[in-house]
Amino acid sequence: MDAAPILANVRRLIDLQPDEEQAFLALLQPRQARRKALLLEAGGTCTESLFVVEGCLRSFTVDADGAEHVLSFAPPGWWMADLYSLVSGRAALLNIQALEDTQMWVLSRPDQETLFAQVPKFERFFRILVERSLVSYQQRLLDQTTLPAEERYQKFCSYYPSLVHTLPQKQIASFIGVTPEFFSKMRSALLRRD
Amino acid sequence: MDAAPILANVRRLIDLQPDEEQAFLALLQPRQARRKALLLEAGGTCTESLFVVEGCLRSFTVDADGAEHVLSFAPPGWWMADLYSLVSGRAALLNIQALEDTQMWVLSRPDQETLFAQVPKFERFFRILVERSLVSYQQRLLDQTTLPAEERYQKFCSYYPSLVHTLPQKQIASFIGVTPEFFSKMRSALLRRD
DNA sequence: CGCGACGTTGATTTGCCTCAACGATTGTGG
DNA sequence: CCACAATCGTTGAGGCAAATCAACGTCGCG
Repeated sequence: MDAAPILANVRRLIDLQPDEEQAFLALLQPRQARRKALLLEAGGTCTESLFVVEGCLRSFTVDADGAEHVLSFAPPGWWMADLYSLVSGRAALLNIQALEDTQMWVLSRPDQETLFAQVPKFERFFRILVERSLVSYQQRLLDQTTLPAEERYQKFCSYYPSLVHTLPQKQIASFIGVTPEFFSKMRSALLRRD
Repeated sequence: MDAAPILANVRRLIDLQPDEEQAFLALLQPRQARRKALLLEAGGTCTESLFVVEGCLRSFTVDADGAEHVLSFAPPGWWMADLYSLVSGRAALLNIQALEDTQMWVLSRPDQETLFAQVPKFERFFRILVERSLVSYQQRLLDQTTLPAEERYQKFCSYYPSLVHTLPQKQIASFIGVTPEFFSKMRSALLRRD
């Protein structure tokens, strides 16, 4: 499988010497999942981080009524894991599922620790990665109480332009925090207005 | 000012040798702020991280209508910054304000970089700190769309037991994402029920 | 073909907001 | 030390954004 996307992803934040690059690649495992395959089930343990090369993943919870709530999407170039379970070793709160046939690189937690020991720069890489992710979740939390659904949808469109037309509307509705019915009405009202 | 709380905070995640401890402490500046003092204003630049020793801080945004929305509180033992501005150098989205007379340790961004160079372990420390923070924001985002206000309030009570009775209800209402009026009604309905 | 997932539309309900009025407490300047 | 303003919490009436429930059309697929 193609290692270029994940190397490009890492190089955006840290410089890599050829030997460091080799050490990194040696710890990665390729994986593919078919559409709808469940890669992590809530209640299980998350032991690895996934980097999407092609396809798309989603993470979501299932509430007491059995309803699903999407937390995040991972199109190509994005990382995904249940961070809570990954760092604590406790039962995962999230499910992770492939929305399309998906190709990934997998970095297991033990291999990640090995990587930190061999190439300490990666501590920095993941710190910055998590920092950026934190900033975006803070903003989403504020948006959730500050903005009406329509503006959250527009933000989604500008943030994930590639997903707007490829994902089922149901998934997008759940991501921005509304029901599929309301999402449909909101969208047709939007189209009618321009 | 007392360095014990911040050393204890760091030691929960990494081991420190005496010389590393000294290098760390040498980079910290003490600061105090009076109740209501603004430590960071949206639009300005956040250039430092704050560690609260005594008192309490809050971060919040002001929306187009002039309404405030609390993102987070920092009671003793917590860190606070506008991470977006801190890491990007761009205009801050958040305001940071003292809710009481507050004593803090301040670590400026340049000093933090110095610290990373002198004691690389601190990359690890802040990575773990940010990881934990990220996990809690992910959960809050899900809670915001999954749980009714009443359950979000109960979660708040168990998460910040020390703040429940010391903070103005207005601030707590804003944190969980409801108006003060609704919060008041919700709370009296809760009390009436047990 | 027939079934299941998806999207649409309408009628009704509800959780929470807005606006307004009113005590109680705090704090501040004269 | 008092008077007054400001802030805070409470309560009520009415309104709105979004949820719920239900019915229906469409598509892709076994």
